[in-house]
Amino acid sequence: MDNAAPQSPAGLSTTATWLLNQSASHAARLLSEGFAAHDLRGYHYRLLATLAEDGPASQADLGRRCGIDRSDVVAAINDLAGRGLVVRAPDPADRRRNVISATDAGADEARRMGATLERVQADLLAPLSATEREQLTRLLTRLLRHHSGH
Amino acid sequence: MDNAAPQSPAGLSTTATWLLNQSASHAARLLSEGFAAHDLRGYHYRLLATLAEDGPASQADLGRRCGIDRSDVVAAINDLAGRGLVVRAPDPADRRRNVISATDAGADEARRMGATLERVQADLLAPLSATEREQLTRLLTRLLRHHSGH
DNA sequence: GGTGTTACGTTGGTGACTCCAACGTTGGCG
DNA sequence: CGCCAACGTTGGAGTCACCAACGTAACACC
Repeated sequence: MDNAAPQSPAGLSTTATWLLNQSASHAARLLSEGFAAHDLRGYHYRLLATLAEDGPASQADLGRRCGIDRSDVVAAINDLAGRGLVVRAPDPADRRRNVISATDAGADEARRMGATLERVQADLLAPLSATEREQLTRLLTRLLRHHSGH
Repeated sequence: MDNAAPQSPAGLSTTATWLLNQSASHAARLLSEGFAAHDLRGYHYRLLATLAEDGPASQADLGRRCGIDRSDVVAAINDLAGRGLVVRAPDPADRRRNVISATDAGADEARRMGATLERVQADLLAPLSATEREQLTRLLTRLLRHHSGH
């Protein structure tokens, strides 16, 4: 018959780490599905959005701002550049660096993906009231702030 | 100099999906480091804890309860069985099934890993008060409950 | 009582995300 | 000049999650 509730790992279901993991996993799945329509992934959006909002930056800087490893930035920027969403140019002031800039098409795509993100977000947070959403973001922000200032 | 704050993806830093992802990522990293001392991973703990708390079960049942794919359960149970933490026996009542049971050593390991989990959890939730922790788990539980009964 | 459907365990593979080690190049500093 | 740090790049690893397919076994239905 294969009944039984799908999710309920005994005593785990009350632990914050489990809940965080499951929630994030669910969010990531929704987001991944949403981004798939753009034929891009999470890394691409983070980079594109950062470029569109904060302007051109070096790859190392992008990695730092997006929380992506330098080596992973290379591949993602390769993808984006291959689609003309981004331009890679050597920095005349520092020949070690590449200056990455979003093209107009890149900025457009960033906007479209941003809209997708908001749709997913609304779906994800549907069961929570506005106050609760604010509560959640506040708690998580505190959590992260504490652990990044280690 | 390579200065600049490590984490702050522009407008992303206020989105729930980003915060969830980062928090969970951080939690997973802490947990992974903690479990590494046992030379086991998250899958192993989920299975072992479920077995220790709920008693023997078939692999498919375990997968369902732990949110792990059947095919991934196979490998994890192989690992656990190889260490004598778990026993795999054919179910006489249904020859399709294997009945998985935790050995005494397995139950011990589950307890030890549980202790590790609690340590990590305390570390993770350090910046939050007891009330806030309860708030967080409540919000996340609501979130998950809503999306699993979809 | 045969037939089709379903569940089971297993194998093998894919993809996203995160991280690490190493190399050659370039810039900055003492 | 010599040393060290940062840069981009390559290559690899590991965890988690998911999917497709197979053969076997149980079950439901006619």
